[in-house]
Amino acid sequence: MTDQPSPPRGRPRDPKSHAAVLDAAFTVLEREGYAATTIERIAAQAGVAKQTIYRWWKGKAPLFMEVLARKANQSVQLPDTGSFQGDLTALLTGTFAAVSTTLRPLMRALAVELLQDEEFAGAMRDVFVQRRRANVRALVQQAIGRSELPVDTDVELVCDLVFGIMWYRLMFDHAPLDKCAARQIACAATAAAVQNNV
Amino acid sequence: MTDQPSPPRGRPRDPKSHAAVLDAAFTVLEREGYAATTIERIAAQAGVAKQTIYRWWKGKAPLFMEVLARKANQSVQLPDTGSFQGDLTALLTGTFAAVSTTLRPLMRALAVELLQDEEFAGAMRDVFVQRRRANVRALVQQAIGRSELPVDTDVELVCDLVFGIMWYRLMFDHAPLDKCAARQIACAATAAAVQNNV
Amino acid sequence: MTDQPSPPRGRPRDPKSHAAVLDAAFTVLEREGYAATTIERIAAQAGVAKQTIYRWWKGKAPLFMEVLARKANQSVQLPDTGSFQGDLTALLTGTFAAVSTTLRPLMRALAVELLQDEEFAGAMRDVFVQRRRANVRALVQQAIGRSELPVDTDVELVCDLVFGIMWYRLMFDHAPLDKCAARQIACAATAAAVQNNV
Amino acid sequence: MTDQPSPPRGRPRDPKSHAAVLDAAFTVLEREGYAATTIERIAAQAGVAKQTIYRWWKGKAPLFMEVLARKANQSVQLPDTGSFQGDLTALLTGTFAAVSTTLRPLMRALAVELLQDEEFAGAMRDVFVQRRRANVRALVQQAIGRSELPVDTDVELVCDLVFGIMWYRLMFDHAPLDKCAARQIACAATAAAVQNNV
DNA sequence: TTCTAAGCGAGACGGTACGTCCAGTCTTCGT
DNA sequence: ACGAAGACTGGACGTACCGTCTCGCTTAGAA
Repeated sequence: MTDQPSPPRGRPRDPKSHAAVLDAAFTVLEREGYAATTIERIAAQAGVAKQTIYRWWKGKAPLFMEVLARKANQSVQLPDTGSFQGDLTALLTGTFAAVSTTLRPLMRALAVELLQDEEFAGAMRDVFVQRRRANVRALVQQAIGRSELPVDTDVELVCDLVFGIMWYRLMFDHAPLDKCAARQIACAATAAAVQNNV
Repeated sequence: MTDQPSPPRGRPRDPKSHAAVLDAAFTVLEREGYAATTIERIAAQAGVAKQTIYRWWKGKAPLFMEVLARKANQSVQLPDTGSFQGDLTALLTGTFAAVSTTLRPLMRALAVELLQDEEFAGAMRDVFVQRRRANVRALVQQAIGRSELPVDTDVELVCDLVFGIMWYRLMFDHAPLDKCAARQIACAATAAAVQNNV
Repeated sequence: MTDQPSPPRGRPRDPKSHAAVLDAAFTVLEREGYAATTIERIAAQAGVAKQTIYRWWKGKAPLFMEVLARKANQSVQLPDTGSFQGDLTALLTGTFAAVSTTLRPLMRALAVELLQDEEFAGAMRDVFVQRRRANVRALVQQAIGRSELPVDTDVELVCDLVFGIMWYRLMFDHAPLDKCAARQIACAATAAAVQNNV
Repeated sequence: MTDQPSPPRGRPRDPKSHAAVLDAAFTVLEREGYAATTIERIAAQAGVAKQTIYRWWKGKAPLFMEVLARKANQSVQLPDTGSFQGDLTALLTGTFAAVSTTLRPLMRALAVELLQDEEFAGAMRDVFVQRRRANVRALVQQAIGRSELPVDTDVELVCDLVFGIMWYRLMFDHAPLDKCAARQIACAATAAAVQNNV
């Protein structure tokens, strides 16, 4: 029994408007900051009616979630340098490069939303956070396979360690997220993973 | 020559209003969530005119900063268990207890603000963040004194590791900040600190 | 080439809101007096958002100007009793009847505004004042046509005399604007018009 | 037995403040218009506390009433040119000179108040309006004494005619209040007074 | 072709909160 | 007791967005 999602009747969604809204959202966010990023401004910037935004997104949060998806969809191919620390350094270098430039305003914006809306926090967690954590988990499994890390390594703690620092620096801006940071954090994570006699 | 800050003229600030606003801010935040916490509602709850709030605070951000100061001013006395890991576990246990209960809504609220306002982010960093980091720094110094940790331990990284995870869990709520978490994080931090051959 | 005032786009103005605001303005004015007649109260009384008032009127002054236009739009048909004094008495009797009852609060309200705003005073002068003066001017021309008044009668002075007294009594309330007043003023105006050897 | 109005105790009223307020009121009124003439601005301009104004006056209305009293207190000495029309022309010339220059903003300001407050309207009527009308009444009596006008001349109507036009022109500014106007109005008033066969 | 359904730009609508201003009152210190 | 300073409650201001609701006009597949 196929689940027919009803035959598409009426005028189909205009892909130009769709794209224009996503672009406008990002543009306004970058130019004016999130506090000034209202639906009205996005609509104006996109040359689109407000209703067209509300028709397709419930609010700013899901809209920016899609913007982030657009910008961050390039599937990361996992590195394999031979050592866990090397792999992690490579992964984080790439991640941090994106996160500290293009994605930075987006992630901060989404953080604002998820801090105020439990439901949206759940959605974000299930989509973006898990995706990134999965990469690290994979590296850990790889290292366990190589017997580089103990089988009972606390994977979640390693993930928390890595992404905790990342978000912390994204929020407070007190230290950079550059290549050097990637190396240091990978080192710390490795040490923590190895010595995981909880 | 003492710096006389001008003799106090006019009617002095009413301490009752002052306290009522701080209490009301916290009450409304807890009861209705930060999204619904408007200046108007706080004023109504406090039985105070809006102007009285605007006279003393520039907006919600500085107001809640003072609320947090009130709630978090109890000076933590540093533990001395004999080992760095023990000390850190003790410190974090106390910190997490506060942060995951009373302070939780406050810290999330302030995060919302600092993510949208660079200037306020700076203020928060200089006051609260530094205060908490100072505690950890002190423990690290203690441990270095005991030759438990190398003299060139990367103190800042240790701090980032600890508070990164704390904020990360505060934001996404994907794991608790309980006694067990304190122990695990202390363990990871110790491992990272010892093995700090950057 | 007709002057196309642009095709109407977007949702058209809601005539119900329009009427509700005008009615509410009048109601509140009558019930609470002009000092208490705020835009907010009018909006509340009309069951309308404040913005809907500000969208269509610049402030209380133009709003009440339209209210007055509504109430006073019945075109007066000029009397023709055979004598100037009779005509004027008839005209003033009708005018005073309206002005001392329904229109009274409106005219006082508009006076408040025009006394504080030169620009609005100009608008009022060009619309309402001129309309009323035109009636008297027409009567004077009629009388000149009948050789009842000299050709060089100072029409403007006659208008000033008549409406001067009307406004003066509207302001200070020291004497009525009834049928008797109409007769007396018509008599005085006639005497002044005849004897106009400046 | 002297009527001691209670022995003056405490610090007596500061005449400098008193004068400063009156001056400031007039200054602000002239410089910024009545709409912008708030008690706060007057107090600031006078270098006086708001309370000092509220202690001595109930509001703007009575305050400006006193300002007007200051400016208009020069007792007019009634002219006696031999004819009613001449006398009236002389009186009005002087009155109009003051009313169309210095007193203009004050009278418009007071008109705003009395239009919104019946009680204050009464006060104004009993003081200023009556004072001015008394002058005209005296001229009429003089003329009756000279048998220039009938004994049953409608004095009140003559007053209304004269001051009606004056206020009307003050409000709408459609015609000047100059010497010429005085002459014309005196002429019209005389004609109306003579022909007063009501 | 005509009909029907939905998308779309435009913009009015009822609301809510903003941050400011002023009204009047109250409280403190100094004269 | 008066006066200057200025904090206080209260309430209206005019503006900005929210999210919803008509409008007239496409733009498609179905009849």
